[in-house]
Amino acid sequence: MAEQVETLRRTPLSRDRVLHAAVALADEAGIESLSMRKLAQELGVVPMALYKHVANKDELLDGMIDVVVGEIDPPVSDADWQPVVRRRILSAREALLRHPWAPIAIEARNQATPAILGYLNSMVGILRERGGFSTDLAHHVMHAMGSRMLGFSQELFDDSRRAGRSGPADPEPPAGFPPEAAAAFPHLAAIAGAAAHDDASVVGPGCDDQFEFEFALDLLLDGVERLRQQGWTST
Amino acid sequence: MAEQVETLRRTPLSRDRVLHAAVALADEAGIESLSMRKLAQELGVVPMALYKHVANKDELLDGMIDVVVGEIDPPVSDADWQPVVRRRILSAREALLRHPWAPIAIEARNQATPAILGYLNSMVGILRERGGFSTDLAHHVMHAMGSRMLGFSQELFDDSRRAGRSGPADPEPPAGFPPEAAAAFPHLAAIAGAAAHDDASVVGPGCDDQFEFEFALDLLLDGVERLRQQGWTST
DNA sequence: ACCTGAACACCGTTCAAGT
DNA sequence: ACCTGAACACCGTTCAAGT
Repeated sequence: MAEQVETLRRTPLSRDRVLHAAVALADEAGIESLSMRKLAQELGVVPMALYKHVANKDELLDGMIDVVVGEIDPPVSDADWQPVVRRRILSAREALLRHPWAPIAIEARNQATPAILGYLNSMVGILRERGGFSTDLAHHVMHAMGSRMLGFSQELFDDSRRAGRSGPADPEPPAGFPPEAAAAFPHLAAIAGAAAHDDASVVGPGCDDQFEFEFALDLLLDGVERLRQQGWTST
Repeated sequence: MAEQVETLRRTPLSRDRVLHAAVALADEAGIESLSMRKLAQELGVVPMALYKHVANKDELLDGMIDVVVGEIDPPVSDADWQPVVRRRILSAREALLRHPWAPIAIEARNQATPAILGYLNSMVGILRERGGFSTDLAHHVMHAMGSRMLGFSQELFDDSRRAGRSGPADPEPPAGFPPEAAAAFPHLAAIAGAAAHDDASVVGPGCDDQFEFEFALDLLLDGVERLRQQGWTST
């Protein structure tokens, strides 16, 4: 009877429930504190129960990545390739911003999950069909865009990723560019000061991340469009 | 007496020796199998002895990163900013290729080490002094180049990082683009086939990484030069 | 004062014993 | 057949006991 209460109290485990609980845990506690044991505890389950739904921790991470990739909007329809690619990449960026652990997880996993392959495949399709790119140019463009295709902002240092959004990550104030560092790195101090925003550090919070992302994205997209128009080929 | 032999047999520990041993261990065994305990064993020392030279594992990683950054050549002298930046970034890339774990380590650390700040500072200096960039443009360019400034190839998937260069990483052949995946991802299969090289996968070994890196780098540098010439400003 | 063994609080995962 | 507790082989780091 107590058994029956138990089974009724929580919906039964499923791969989906495991994956989404893991994503939620990583979102709020940071990826470095996601462990099989803590995840199991979160789900009110014994650690080994997870292994019925994921083969191991790496497969759990793959599944989590696919959950995030699944949040990217499908391409909008438009005559030109450029706005389609642009908007989809910005949608990918939004998904990644919701899950700050995802970029390092994806890069560290270093394995194409089916969801990522599907996303990239669809992006190549847009280049080819909407933009008339040669396979040759499309290939190099995919390399050149790299992980930016997935919305990575590629910032070298980014506090947003350090811990959960709600967690007490930094007791210290964001700090900006400390005076003693300004003396040692005058050029960095200068461009930090040039930023339109107050406590901007070189790369990181304080700068308008969205502006910087779109600046870099458009620099690439415009360069690519120029190559496309002049019929660039590597051979 | 046996004591004396012991002390003579190995040079005494130092921060430098610890750091270089850690880099060597990560190079050949992969960063994921670098542990304080294994590193100590490698140095013929009890684990706790390491803590005399590094505060903890994070500080060890910072030190390792600085070793790698220290391998980047100083800037060459040239009239134009573009070849100076280009050559230095390619030198950074060479350093990172020698230490495949470094990119993820740097991104995961998410903390600017002094060596990295110094490198970035010097790159801004080149833009400002050799190229006459405004602080405003230099700032956005640093964001746009992002980790590519440090020679990251930013490939989404890259076998070279998976394990040590000499280690028995992949018993399986590199595989290229498997037939069943080709059916599911036709566009990826198409561009893989378009690559001038045999078993090219979308992104990864088989492609000419050096070509792809320089293609992307020049796309960015040319775009930046165009902005510079037209006196671009964000305000 | 310095060094270090044992211990602590964790991991991911195996495996055999329970139902 | 399924589930799961205990165990194994690891971690990074603290701490107290040794010299």
